[in-house]
Amino acid sequence: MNIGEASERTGLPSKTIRYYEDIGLIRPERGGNGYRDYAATDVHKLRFLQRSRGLGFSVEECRQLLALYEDKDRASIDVKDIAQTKLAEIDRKIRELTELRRTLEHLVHACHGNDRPDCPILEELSDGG
Amino acid sequence: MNIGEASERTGLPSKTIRYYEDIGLIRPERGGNGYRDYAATDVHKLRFLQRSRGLGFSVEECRQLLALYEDKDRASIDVKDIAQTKLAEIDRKIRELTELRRTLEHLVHACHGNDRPDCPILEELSDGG
DNA sequence: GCTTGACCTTCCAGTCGCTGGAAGGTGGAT
DNA sequence: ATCCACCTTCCAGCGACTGGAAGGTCAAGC
Repeated sequence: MNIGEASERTGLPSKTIRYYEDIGLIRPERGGNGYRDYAATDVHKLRFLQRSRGLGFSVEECRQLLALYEDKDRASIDVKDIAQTKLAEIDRKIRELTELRRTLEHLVHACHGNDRPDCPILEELSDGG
Repeated sequence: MNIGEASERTGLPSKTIRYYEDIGLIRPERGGNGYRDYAATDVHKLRFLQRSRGLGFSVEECRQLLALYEDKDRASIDVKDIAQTKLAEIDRKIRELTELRRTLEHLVHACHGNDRPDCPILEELSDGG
């Protein structure tokens, strides 16, 4: 499929998709006309990138994550190590988001209009994580 | 406290802290010597920024989130709307991270070495979210 | 009092990860 | 043949830092 369809299917702008190719994250085929031709696996990778970037992983970290299923024979211990590290990071992010959520909810429901600027939520907010 | 201590306490490089002042996210006092002087609330805000940036919120989004507890009389409906929107975003991020986690775990434990490149996890990965 | 060294200041340039726009080629419909 | 939406490359700019130069401040030690 052309880049436009890949863009629609992944939610990534065409510009970004070309950029990801520039920096070697994906390698779509080329048609006789020079157009990029995206396979289903490319779309999978792009969706993966779209998500993990949006969750605060750097491009280099995403490259490592992608390597986890690019590593065809999956022999390397490194790969497992990376995955383990990433799992821990993900768990931390989930915890942080959960706290952030709790804080926001507090701000909206409980802390309405009077107990600032020394609101206890500020403490809670900065102590957690 | 000086910027160095603020940096230590928040985990943000001094450079970044100065940058956040440049773009108006915080306004520390200045001592007679011209040094920035950070109060406890500044540190709270910086920690908040450190976390929310790491979780994939843009600086502008962080500015909105900060506004939630800067809004002294907390009267505005806008503020609640923003909070509601951010809560939904946070929930989405948590869901995505949870899926990402599941995928990675699968990759490590179940999918070891043989069923690629058409591994079912790729499907799972790109369908979710 | 003077020096040393760690800290602070501003300013300017560079990097990363896109993003917009120009200039031009391709492809299907009319 | 013309239209228009799509594709191509290339280059410039922006958001969010990050590094480095050039210089001021301050507490400690001689």
